Amino acid sequence: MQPALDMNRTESDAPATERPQYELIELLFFAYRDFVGDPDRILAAYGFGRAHHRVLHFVHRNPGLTIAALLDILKITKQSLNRVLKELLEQGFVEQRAGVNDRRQRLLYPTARGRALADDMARLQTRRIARALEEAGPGSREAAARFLEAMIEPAERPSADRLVHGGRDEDEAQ
Amino acid sequence: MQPALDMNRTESDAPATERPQYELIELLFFAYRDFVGDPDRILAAYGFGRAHHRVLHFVHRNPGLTIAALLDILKITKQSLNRVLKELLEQGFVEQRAGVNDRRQRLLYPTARGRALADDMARLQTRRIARALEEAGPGSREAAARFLEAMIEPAERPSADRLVHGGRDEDEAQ
DNA sequence: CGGTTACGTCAGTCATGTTGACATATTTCA
DNA sequence: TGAAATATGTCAACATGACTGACGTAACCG
Repeated sequence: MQPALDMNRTESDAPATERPQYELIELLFFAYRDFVGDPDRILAAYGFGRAHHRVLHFVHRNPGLTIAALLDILKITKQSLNRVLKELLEQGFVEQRAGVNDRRQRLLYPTARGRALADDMARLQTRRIARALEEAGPGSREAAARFLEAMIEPAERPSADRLVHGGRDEDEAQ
Repeated sequence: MQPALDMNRTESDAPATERPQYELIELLFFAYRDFVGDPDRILAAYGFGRAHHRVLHFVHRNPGLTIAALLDILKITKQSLNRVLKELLEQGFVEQRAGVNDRRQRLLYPTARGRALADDMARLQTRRIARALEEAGPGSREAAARFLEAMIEPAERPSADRLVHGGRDEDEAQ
């Protein structure tokens, strides 16, 4: 059903079968905008930003995470991480303990306060997701997960999967 | 169909119906990170950033857009918009024409150069999406669209829908 | 003991967002 | 017609969260 295909493209060789996916491109933009907008309101009350949220989230989900592992997840520089991490430490949302095998490592753990804040934000985002899944009908959870998983850069999937599916309490709450 | 639920809790006693959706929360984070990472490489060559991409994208998809409409889509201030828009105008990626009915308005149109750049970036993102849909199997496009649509803040859906589904060439390329 | 590793930190820069105030052209309405 | 409202542009100051580059310190490892 595709006639003449596009000429002057610079990127290798897109066949005409790849009509622009404007719908999904834009839906991703709007959905993500509102998805991250939820926690912003809570964060503002603490003088925190999205960077703090991301750090706290992954520390919460992976207690004992090292600095190096966190840098690899967030794909930012240690200087960037350090600024927000320092604030989370000073204000008692995260704490460090020396590594057991390797005492150079600073293992990161959420405090009770940190867990409470992380839970609050996860709850907000969970509400939005739960409403969306209900609205999108049965099977939408698995379908959405399959699609999003496949959107991740293949080289990054092993480490992403380890985090996403290898977290604690995979099938029991607390 | 919900049994008695949440009264006044702020934390730590979510009903079992709302177990944290960590999987989708994290998949959204990783998928979006890589999704917006694609155009970054192209943009860097022009000295542009993601802000330029967003402006160019929506102007490309909605030629004749006004400043006010663009501000409403992006949800940023006119000062923020102006900085990147000025660069896109100066470097000939976008052009302005006075409104026909209302000559105060500056209608925004992509130039040939602007269309080429927007197409390049859309093509990259389309590739990632197309691969993901293939991998996620039949029906995944519709399922993903339903889910993402439902993730958008309800109050924003009318305007988002108008953009997403009301754009030009809804079923013919060029 | 010397080299490497894990992490911290100082200093400067850039991109992108914000608020507030004010200017200019045009339209609308009493 | 003249005053108010609207659409846009712009100046200035500031916050956040990225970046690079350089250097310091403690701990591990061979």
